[in-house]
Amino acid sequence: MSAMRLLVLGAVRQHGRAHGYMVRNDLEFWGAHEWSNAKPGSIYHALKQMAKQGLLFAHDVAPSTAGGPPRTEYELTDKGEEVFFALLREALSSWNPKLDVLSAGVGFIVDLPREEAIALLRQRLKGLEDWHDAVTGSYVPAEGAESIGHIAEIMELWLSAVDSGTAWTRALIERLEGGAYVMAGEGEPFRAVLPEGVENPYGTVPHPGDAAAGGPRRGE
Amino acid sequence: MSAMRLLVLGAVRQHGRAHGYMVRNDLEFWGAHEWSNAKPGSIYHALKQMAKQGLLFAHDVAPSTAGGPPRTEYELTDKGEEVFFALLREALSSWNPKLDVLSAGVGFIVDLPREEAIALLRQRLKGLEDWHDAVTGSYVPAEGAESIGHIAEIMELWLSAVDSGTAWTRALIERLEGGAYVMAGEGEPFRAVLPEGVENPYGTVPHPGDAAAGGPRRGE
DNA sequence: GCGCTCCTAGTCAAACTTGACTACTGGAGT
DNA sequence: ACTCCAGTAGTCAAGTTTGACTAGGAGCGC
Repeated sequence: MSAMRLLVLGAVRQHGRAHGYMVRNDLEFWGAHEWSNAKPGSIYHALKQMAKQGLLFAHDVAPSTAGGPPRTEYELTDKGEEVFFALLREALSSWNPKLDVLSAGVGFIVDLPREEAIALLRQRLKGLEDWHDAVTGSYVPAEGAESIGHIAEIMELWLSAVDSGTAWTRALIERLEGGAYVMAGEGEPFRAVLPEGVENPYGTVPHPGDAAAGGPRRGE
Repeated sequence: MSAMRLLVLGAVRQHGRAHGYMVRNDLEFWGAHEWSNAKPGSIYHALKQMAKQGLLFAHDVAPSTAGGPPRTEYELTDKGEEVFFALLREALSSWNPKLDVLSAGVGFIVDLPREEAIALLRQRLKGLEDWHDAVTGSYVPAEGAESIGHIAEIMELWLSAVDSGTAWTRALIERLEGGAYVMAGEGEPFRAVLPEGVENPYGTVPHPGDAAAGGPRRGE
């Protein structure tokens, strides 16, 4: 699963009805363009594709009020709602260390009831621990560690990533158990959307090394 | 950058001359099909694409000795060699937390002289630390942490991933400084390829949760 | 009142990725 | 002798991602 569908479905869902540019702005507000492949082309493609598949209903709308080409507004269908929750549950419970998917899941975690969110994270925890044990218990080949040489460093890397994921997951479970955040069914939901007229704090966060040699090449 | 080009160039380079199926087997031996998108389609596509771009030279070869369709053998050109090292250096020095790219870089780290490998990892370390400082120093918006609510958990997630990456990088630098592994120019290089007739230990590692609900869906 | 730049909103071709499929061989079983 | 299976080697269509491009309106300096 790529994170795109979850991100786009969730963003449209927050507004009830939204056009592509709005989705794009929301995702940028969350910093999603930093940690996922949420670029214009991908967003518009996902919208069209999901409309074709019946997850979104497309309203053809008159030319925008603020310049630019006419825009299309989208709304989740029942099927879209279903798929959104299926993707969300998988993003949170899977022990797959793909951070973009997990991040997207966290972004919408408050759309689930508290108990369910905690249960999904526990499932994730279990998967991470099992994976860790399986790898530490079997990754040294019969011929001895020398037979894989520096390839063992790759295993170390993934083990450390999994351990860090485990710690983070435990901490989040604790915070949720401690009553943090307003979850589904607990009153006025928190909507992480950019209020009108306020500047996006994440659009302007400095990114050290961005243009430097050896810096990250996001989107490559 | 996706990891594919680096992986494929490196795999072909290890053999001097290799056909697609051999590359595919090598990558599977390293477990690359687990932590990257090294699937048959992608591998053959990368080979053809890089041949078209002059990074690889394609020898059209007679039907294989062991059944199956005729195969094409590839060999790095000078330009391919150049690109390989450029990709390798970037994979190791970039602080971009994409683990597949980094893993690929580690897989070929012994193709660099020891001093250079250490220098690249130090560069990576610097990037990770700068990013960490920039984010902790500026991610709380002016309106207070409540204004972003649970979105802050995403930042926590990335910070913890970066911290874990920092620790792993430090440890690897230390091991290299301590003389671990045979690096370029230090004698008989270690070639991580599957010897004839030996069974692949990684092809058969058990993957807990693979088919279970909430398990990872590799390749999605 | 003209050119300039920024913002809005989106399109497009080229490249990449995915999963399923083809086709051929050698050997095991019967 | 015949069928079935595993291994070899690769192709292909459909879907996704990328980065560059289009195009209209608003505000602003001069």
